[in-house]
Amino acid sequence: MNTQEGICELCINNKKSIFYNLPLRDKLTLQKNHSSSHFKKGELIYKEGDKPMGLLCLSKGKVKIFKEGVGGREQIMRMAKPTGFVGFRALFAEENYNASAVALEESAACILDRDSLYSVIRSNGEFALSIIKTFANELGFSNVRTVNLTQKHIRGRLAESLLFLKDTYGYEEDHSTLKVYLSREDLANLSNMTTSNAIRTLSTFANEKLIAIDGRKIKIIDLVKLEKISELG
Amino acid sequence: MNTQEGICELCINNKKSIFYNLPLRDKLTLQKNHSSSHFKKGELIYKEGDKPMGLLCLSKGKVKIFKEGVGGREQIMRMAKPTGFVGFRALFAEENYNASAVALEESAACILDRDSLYSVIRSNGEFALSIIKTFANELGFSNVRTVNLTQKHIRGRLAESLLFLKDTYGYEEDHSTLKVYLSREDLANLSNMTTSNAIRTLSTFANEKLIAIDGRKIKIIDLVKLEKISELG
DNA sequence: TAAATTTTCTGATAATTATCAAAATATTGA
DNA sequence: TCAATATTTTGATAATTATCAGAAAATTTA
Repeated sequence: MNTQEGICELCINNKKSIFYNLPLRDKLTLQKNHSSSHFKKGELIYKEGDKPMGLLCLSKGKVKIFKEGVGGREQIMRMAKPTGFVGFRALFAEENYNASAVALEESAACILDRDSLYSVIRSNGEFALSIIKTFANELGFSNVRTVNLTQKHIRGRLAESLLFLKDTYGYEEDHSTLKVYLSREDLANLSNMTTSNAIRTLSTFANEKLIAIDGRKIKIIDLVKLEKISELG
Repeated sequence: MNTQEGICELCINNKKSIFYNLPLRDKLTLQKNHSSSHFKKGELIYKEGDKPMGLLCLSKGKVKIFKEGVGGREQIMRMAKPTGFVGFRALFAEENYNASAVALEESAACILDRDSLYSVIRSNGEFALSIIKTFANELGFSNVRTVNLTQKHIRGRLAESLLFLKDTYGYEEDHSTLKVYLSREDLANLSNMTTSNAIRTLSTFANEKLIAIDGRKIKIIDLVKLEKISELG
C-alpha cells in the first residue's frame, strides 16, 4: 500500500458522492484530514480482523469485498466502484472488519479520518440522515442478495451475477461487453457455486446465445432472457 | 390491527433501548407523536410492498420478518423481540417494505411518527450516530447470515438457527428449553431448507442427544456440540 | 365429541450441486 | 523464448438436498 498526501477531488466533489451537498466548511474538514492510497491488481486492502483506520472511498479501480466461509471458501459480498465506500460497515459498527477487500485491478482510494467524519456527522443532521439512508440501501441489497443466493438455482444465480456486474460496472464502448474482467473463480465466488459449475454454466449460456465469451471478456447478447432466467431462479 | 393511543414506556425508557439516553425534550417529542398497535398470533403486521407509516418498536411478543423468494418460498431474514425495531430499513431507505412481518405470538408495538423521529435525528448528532451504528450492526448480522445460509450444510444451518434462537429469545426457567415455539415450517424457513429436512435433521439431533424435542418445545442438551456442528458447517 | 383441518413425520426417488482428476490453455517470470 | 505456474475446461462420480406421497399425530372447528 502506497500512502501519500494529496487532494481527493473525485471522492468529495463528485456529483454522485454523498459528500457533494455538504457545506464547504464540512468538505474542508474532511479534505484536510484525509490521505490517499494506491493498490496494485490483486493487492489486499484489508483483511478480516483488521481494525478500520478511516473511511475508504474508492477513487479509481474495482474492489471485491468477501468473507471466508466454511473451509476457507470465499463468498464475495459486494463489489465497489468509484466513488463508493469500502469498509464503512466495520468503521461505523466500531468493530474490526468482518470481511476482506482486494483490488481487482489498479485502484486508488482516499481515506477519510474517522474522527473528522464523526464530527461532521454529529454537527450535520442532514448528512447523518444520508449516511443512514446509505446503510438502509445497503441492507436492502444484502437482504435481496441473501434470498437470491439461497433460493435460486445455479443458472439463476449466475444470470443474476452477470446482471449485477452489468448494473455495477456497465458496458465497454461496444455497449455489450461487461466492463469488468473476473476470473472464473471470482465469478463462482460471487454466485455461490464452484468454479467448475461457473465454467459449465457460462458455456451453456454461450451455447444458448445469451452471452458470448472471449477469455474473461463477457458479452451480453440476450439481456431479456438473462433477466428471465434470473427472475425464475 | 388494533390501534390505540397510550404511552410506550418500555420502548422509549427501557435501559437497552436506543432511546434511553435521549434528552427528555427529544423523548417527549417522540412520545407525543406515537401510537400503539396490538397483533394477534399469526397476524400480518405489514407485507412486501406496503408503505412504512412510522417506526415500529416491538413492546411485547415475537415477530418474524421474511421475504418471499422463488416460487413463494419464504426465507426468514430476522426475528424481533422487545424492544427491537421492526421495519426500520424501509423507513430509512424511504422505500416500501421489501419484506413482510408476522407476529409469532400475541404482540404489541409502538409506532413512532416518521417526521418526529427524523427531526430528533437531525437535531441530535449523537442519536444519529447510534442509529447509524444500529444499521452497521444489522448489516454485519446480515452478511454473516448470508455466508452461513449459503455455505453451511443442513446440519450446520439448523444448529446455527437453534443457537440463534437461544441467543435471541433465551431459555425458559429450566435454563434449557428455548423460549420460542416455532412450527417446523418456520424453523425450515429460518434455516433455508425444506420442512421435511428440518424435521429429519431435528430428529437426528434428538437421537444424538444434542437436543430433546417435545412438540414445538426444543431443549438444548449439548450446547458445545451444537456450536461445533454450527461452526464446521 | 366427532369431523375437519393442519402439522408432523417417514420413506422412496429425483434433481441439483460438489468433488476430484486430468488435460488443455493461458499467463508469468527468469 | 521457454519453463514454470496458474487458470480454464471436461468428464465421471459422489454427496447433498428437494420433491412427493401417504400415514400418523395434533389441533381446531362445528
